[in-house]
Amino acid sequence: MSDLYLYNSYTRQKEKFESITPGHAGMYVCGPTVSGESHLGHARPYITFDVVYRYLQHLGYKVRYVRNITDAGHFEEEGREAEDKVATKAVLEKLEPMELVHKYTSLYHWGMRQFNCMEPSIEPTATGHIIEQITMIQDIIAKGYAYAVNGSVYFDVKKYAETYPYGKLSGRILEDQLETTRELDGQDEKRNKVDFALWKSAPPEHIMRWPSPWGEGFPGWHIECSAMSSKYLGTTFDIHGGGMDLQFPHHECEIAQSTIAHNHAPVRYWMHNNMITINGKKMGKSYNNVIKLTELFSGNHPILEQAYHPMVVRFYILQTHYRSTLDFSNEALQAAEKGLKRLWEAHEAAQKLTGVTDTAGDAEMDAKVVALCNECAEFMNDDFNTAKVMANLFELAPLVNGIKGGQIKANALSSATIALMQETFRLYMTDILGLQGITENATGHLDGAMQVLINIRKEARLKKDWATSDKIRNELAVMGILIKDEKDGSMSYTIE
RNA sequence: GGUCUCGUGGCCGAGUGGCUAGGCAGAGGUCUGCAAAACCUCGUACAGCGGUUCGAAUCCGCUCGAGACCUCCA
Repeated sequence: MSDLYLYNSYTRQKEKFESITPGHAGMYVCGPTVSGESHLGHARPYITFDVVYRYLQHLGYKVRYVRNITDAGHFEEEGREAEDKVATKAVLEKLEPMELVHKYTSLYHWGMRQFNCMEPSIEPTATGHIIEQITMIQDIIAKGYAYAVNGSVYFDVKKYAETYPYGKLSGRILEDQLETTRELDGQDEKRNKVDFALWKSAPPEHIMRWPSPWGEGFPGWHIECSAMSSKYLGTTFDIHGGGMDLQFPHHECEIAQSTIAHNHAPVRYWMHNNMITINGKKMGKSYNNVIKLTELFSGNHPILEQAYHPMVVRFYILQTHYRSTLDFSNEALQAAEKGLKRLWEAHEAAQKLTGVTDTAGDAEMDAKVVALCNECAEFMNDDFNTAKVMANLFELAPLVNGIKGGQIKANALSSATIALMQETFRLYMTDILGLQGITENATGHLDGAMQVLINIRKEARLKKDWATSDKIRNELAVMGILIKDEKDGSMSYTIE
C-alpha cells in the first residue's frame, strides 16, 4: 500500500499523511448551523469528508470523526422577528430556539442519510459545551491575549500577530486587515478592528443566553469548534476539514485561539472543499439562489427541471475533484444520472461474472484490467482523486458489459483478474465512494406478479406474437418498470 | 479597493512540460422481430497575444473574462 498524500491548505502543498498516533486518525469537520434547512451547498463538504472518512478507514486507520452542530447563535424563524416573540408574555407564543434546532437537526440528519453519509463518531453541539468554551476563554484572558469590555470578550489579534503568523492559512496580511474601514458590530469597543469576539454580551432581545464571568451572553462563533475539537481529538489533531469559505475568518481564528490556549497549533492537515456554484455564482442566502435538499430531491424549485435522486447528487459531486468549483446545471445532473445508472449496472454485472480459466485468453486485455484496477488506489492516495477513480471504473464498464453481452470472449480474462475487478468495483463503488443503485427490483407479491408478466411475454415472443409482447413492455414502461431483453432470451426488469 | 483562484471540445469535467482522461449529448455501424440496453468506430479541445523550450493546455509575462474571500456562509 502506497502512502496517502493530501493537499494541506495551510502549507499549500500536497503532503504525505502521517497520523499523530499510529493506526489512529482524528478528523474534525465544521458542521451546519441548524437555523435553517440544509441545501445543495452543504452536500459538498459532507460528501467530500465522508469519502475521506471512508478511505482512511479502508487504509486501516481507526478514525475518530467529529462533526459539530452549531445550535447557538441568532435564531429566528423565517418571517418572524425574534424580538417580537421575546416581548410576548406567553411561553408558547415565544420563539423557542431549541424547537428550531430540533427541527433542522432532524432534517439535516435525514439529508445525510439520503446521501449515504456515514455518521460521525461524535456529533457535539455548541450549546452542550458552553462551559468548555468559557474555560477556554478564561485561559486565553489569563495568558493576556484577550480582554473583556462591557460584558464581551475579544481576542487581541494584533498582539497575537507579533509572535504568530496570523493570516497564514487564508493568505492575508494583517496590515491590510487593520485598515478595514467596514463598520462591524461592537467595533468601537475593540482595541483593533481585526479583533474577534470570544464571548458576546447578550442584548435584551437576544433569546439565547448563558451566564458567564462577564455577564449574560453567548459564545463567539469561532470558539465552539476549538473547544470541542480539543476536547474530543486532543489539542493537536490530524485533519480539520470544512468549506473554503470558512478559511477566513473562522479557521484562522480557530488557529489563533487554540495556539494561545494550548501553546501549539491545533491542526496538522487543513483540508478545504471548494464551492458549488449556480450559473457561476456561489450558492448562498445572500445570492438568493439556494436549492434546499428537500427541493432538490423533489424537483420542487424553479431552477430544477426534475427531481434528482440523492445518489445522483453524490455521484455528480464525486465526479469532480473536491478542490475544484462545481457548477450546478440540470444538464450536468442529468448526465450524472445516466452515468451512475450505467456504472452501477456494470458493477452489478461484474459481480455476476465467473472466471473460466486461470490463464487469460487475451493477455493484453487482462493486463489492462489489472492496471485499471490497481491505479484506483494511486488516485485515491493522490489527494482523494475520486474523479480519476470513476474514470477508470467507466473504462472497465465496457469490458464487463462486453463479456456479459458476448462481444468479448468469456475467457478473455483470467479468474484472478475477474476477481480483482469484482473486488475493485465493490470496494470503490460501495465502500469508498459510498454509492448505491437508484433503480430496484420489486419484492414479494409484486415480484411474483412481474414474473407472471415476464413469462407471458416470453411465451408471446416464442409465438412471434409481437403485439402482446410490445403491449406488456410498453404499458409497464409507462409505469416506470423497464423490461430488458437479454441476449439469451431471458428478461430482467428495473423499477425507476 | 486589497488578497487569491480559475478560464479545457455542444455540455460537465480530469490532467500541470512530450504518451487516448472520463461522463453526457451527437454521427455511423454491429446485435435485435422491433425497441431499449450493450458492443465497436468517430471529436485532435485547452480564453487571447507574446516569451522560455527540441517540444506547452501544462512554465513566465501581458490582455480579456469569470469567480471566491475580505461580513453570516459549506
